[in-house]
Amino acid sequence: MLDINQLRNELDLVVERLATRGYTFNAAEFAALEAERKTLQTSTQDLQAKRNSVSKQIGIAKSKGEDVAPILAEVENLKGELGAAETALATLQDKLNTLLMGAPNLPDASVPVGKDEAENVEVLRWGTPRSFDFAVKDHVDLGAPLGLDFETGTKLSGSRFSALRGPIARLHRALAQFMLNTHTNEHGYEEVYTPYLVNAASMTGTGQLPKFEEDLFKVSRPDAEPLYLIPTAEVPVTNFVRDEILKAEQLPLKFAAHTPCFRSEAGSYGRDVRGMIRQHQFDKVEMVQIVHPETSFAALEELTGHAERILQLLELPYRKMALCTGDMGFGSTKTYDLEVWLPAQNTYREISSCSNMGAFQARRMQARFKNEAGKNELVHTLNGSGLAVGRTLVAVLENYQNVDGSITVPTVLRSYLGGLEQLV
RNA sequence: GGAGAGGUGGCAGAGUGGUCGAAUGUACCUGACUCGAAAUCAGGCGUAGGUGCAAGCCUACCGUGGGUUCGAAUCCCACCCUCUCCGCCA
Repeated sequence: MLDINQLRNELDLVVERLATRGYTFNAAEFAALEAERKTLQTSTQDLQAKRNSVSKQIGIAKSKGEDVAPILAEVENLKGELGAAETALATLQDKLNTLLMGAPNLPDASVPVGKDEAENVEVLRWGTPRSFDFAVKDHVDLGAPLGLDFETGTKLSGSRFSALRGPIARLHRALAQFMLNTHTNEHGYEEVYTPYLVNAASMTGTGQLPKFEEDLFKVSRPDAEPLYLIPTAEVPVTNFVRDEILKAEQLPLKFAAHTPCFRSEAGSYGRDVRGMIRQHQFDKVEMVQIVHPETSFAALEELTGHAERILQLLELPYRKMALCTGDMGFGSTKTYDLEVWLPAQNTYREISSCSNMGAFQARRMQARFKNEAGKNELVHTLNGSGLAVGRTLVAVLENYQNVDGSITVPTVLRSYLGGLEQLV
């Protein structure tokens, strides 16, 4: 959520910067609602003050045994008038809130301006794509004999689901464990385990609701509020600090979690239909940082580096992209995507996305800390994949394939697989 | 699934229709006393919003949302959550 004070004071600037993301903020509506709010709020509060003082008088009069009928007659109209004012004000504030909740975050000044992914800026390339002296297979063909089973996934659940068996299942588990171990042992993250179903308040806190409900799997319950399957561990982990006031010395908080992620993929019909690039369910190791506002951009560099480290240790070639204003996610001030080399697609594909959300989520969540002046101040939140496990599995299969269809196990994973050097 | 209890300030805990934004204790901050500390004493100490140059004034907030009333922490309804006992269960 944007800072309403900034909207009041620097409306033109906000509008201009949101426009670089391709978002048209309805400034005229906002200004009109704000003006109306001001007068309506003042008049409502005047009426409330009047009611309070008259009611107080009635109480005093009654306690003295005086007749209160004249005073009651005096306030006869007040009740209806006040009720109408309060209703009107609530309606107005709902509208303002809707406007605010629907607006994306302001991009940082360092973010390249552009309208879509074509204008993202490559920051660096790491590693050299291997040259093959045989015809490369894609992960679907490579995985099939090793236990990558789309037919069963489809039978059990439908399209965009897969089942893993034997060596592939084991490699998948090894990848997740390797990532989580690296972040907790070497990068200073606290391992967390979280619910995979969360309430609407949590989804609203991180920004999935109210605007992106169609992207989520919703679980309705007859006698309780609905729950939502998490689309990323960012949701439960970031919400750890919802409605909390942290001590300054607790910051930064660094959490890492391995969870499944569930996405409806509404609107992506026909995209990546083959293979496990785009699934309704996939595993991901996620990093989340809760930091002091002054350090959030440094933290973004650090966190992105942690994700890069996984790719480097796995010796997978990748490139780092600075997303342009038009391609960034809803709540982000700045995002780096890491794209891994996929030989079969002869291209780089997203495997991690690392974002500094600034105060955007913290404001929705009311996640604060006591600052140096003793004031409650919003924290900044960051998150990044470190990494998407399913896509890493794809990358390992394709990059480490041999002419006979076997897969060489990356060195760092061997200890997780009982020393195994090849998947056959 | 059945039965019951309960959600009040950082924490504990009073308050069951009227000068209650809320007693009291505790924690915390400031000052006094002290060589210093402890103890003691005095004062301060919630959040959000409106308005004002400012001092200040005003409004809202006692789990959440509705309702009754001139007036609600207090009464009514719904929901959320926590705890206890029984049953079932990985």
